[in-house]
Amino acid sequence: MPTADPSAFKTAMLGQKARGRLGDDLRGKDALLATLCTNARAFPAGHQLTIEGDEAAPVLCVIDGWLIQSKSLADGQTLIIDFVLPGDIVSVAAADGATAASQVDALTDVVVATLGTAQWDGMKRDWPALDGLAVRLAAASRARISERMLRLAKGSAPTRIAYALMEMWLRLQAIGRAPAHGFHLPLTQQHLGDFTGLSSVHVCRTMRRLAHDGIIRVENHMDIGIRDLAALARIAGIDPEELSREIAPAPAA
Amino acid sequence: MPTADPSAFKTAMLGQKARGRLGDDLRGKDALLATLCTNARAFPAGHQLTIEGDEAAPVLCVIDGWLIQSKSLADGQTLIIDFVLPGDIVSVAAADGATAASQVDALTDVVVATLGTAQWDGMKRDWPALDGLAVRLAAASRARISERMLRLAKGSAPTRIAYALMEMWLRLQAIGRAPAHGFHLPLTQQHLGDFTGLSSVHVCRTMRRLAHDGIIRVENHMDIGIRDLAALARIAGIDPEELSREIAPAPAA
DNA sequence: CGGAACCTTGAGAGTAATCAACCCCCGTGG
DNA sequence: CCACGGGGGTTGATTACTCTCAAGGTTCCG
Repeated sequence: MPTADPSAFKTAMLGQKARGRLGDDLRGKDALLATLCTNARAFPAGHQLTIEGDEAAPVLCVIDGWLIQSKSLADGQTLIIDFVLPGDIVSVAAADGATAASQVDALTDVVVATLGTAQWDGMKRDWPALDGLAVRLAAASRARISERMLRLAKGSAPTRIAYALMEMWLRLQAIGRAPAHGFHLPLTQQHLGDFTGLSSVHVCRTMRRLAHDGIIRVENHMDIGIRDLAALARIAGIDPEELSREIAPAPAA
Repeated sequence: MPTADPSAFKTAMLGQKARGRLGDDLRGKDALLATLCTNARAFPAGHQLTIEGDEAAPVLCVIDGWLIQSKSLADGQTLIIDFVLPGDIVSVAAADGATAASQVDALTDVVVATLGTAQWDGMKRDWPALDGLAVRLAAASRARISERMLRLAKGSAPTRIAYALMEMWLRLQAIGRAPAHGFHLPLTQQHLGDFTGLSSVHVCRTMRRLAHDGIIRVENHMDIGIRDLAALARIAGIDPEELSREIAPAPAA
């Protein structure tokens, strides 16, 4: 179980070398972090944070670890709507403002700050830049979901897998967590299937083919190496730089 | 081409009989409407309001008519991300805050108020309830997209069609545009296919089967009648009342 | 050593896409 | 008045992609 060490969040949210999502204006950053840490709790991998249709915790700030936002059909078929990474802020409320529109689970051990409406409003008042950040993060999530939905509806299995890999690589890069020669995904092929709308069997086949064709390298359970970025981007149907701008909020200058 | 008559918008946005999305507090409603109408323009069906990747008009308020938000793959395959109905407010900006994450077209003749960032911020300041409304509408859109994405990934053709019909029926009901015995969709089967990720041929087959099974009635190009609501809801995998709460912001009390 | 969780590979089945032809409705213009 | 064309809708035949089922294989851990 992780401790409530905010350094990871600090890096993602506030940036390194005086750059960060909240901008160069350093006033109050430490106080903001302190407020977040006051509300932060650690949860073990697999913990259910919210259940679809239940009363929802309005706002979640991920300080460390990955969350999964998912929805399920009555027969248990599940779709992962989005992954929530360190530095992300999500609101799971549906249109009625009360119930959760999706289920949220801890994929890894996580540290999450849970904020009520009043708290969140107060924080927005104290740190005005926070509102703009939340808006940008929401737009990024929406852009990610739209891109992936397009490929769910109209893309082949290779397109969906290639897109999923590119999306996660770009997001990890944006928060400084993608080493130069590859990246690690804390996922099973079943997760990747629930993310791309494919069966785990077909995920296996498709990734194997991408590896065989020299486009990616796959080692020890989801250490992904990108061997031919141009080919992967072409199969995904994206331009990496453009996609990064649309889906992965970079630390603001 | 429609004129800039705000009455339809007024009904959807402000409600009838002193009820409406902005609540019972009537202060400034007329001024708000006037401001919107100042920025309103009429566009004919088929007009492109924004193109994916272009600089975006930050905020669009639909006063009358339907908009389509869509995305396309390089080979021209298109997915309709969401329909935008009278009374809806959408922001098409991606994470960078500047470019449009999706294309927006006028499905029917429309009247739309186009607001710049400064204007929108000013309006939010003058009518504080507007911000909360925009947040609720965004949550509703997100909930709709999530539900539909789940069915794109894991649902059969009948499930997707039934869900699409239920979604649009509930939305039209929420803005007082669904007559008791059915509703009209200004769509072709091709549109419905782009909305559900099916080919127009398969849309035809699937709707025909639903009609043959006595679940819906289809007349003169998309006049839909619901003959067996329970069956339709079961096929869609939803509970109508619950779904309505999640995806169709009702006029607030 | 056994079990559990996950990955891999093969075979067969089924759903939906594609291709193609035809129909209907409607507006246009000779 | 009718020929024409275009946009949709309908239906059938064929194709192809992905699912499901099934049987190992691997790794890790108690």
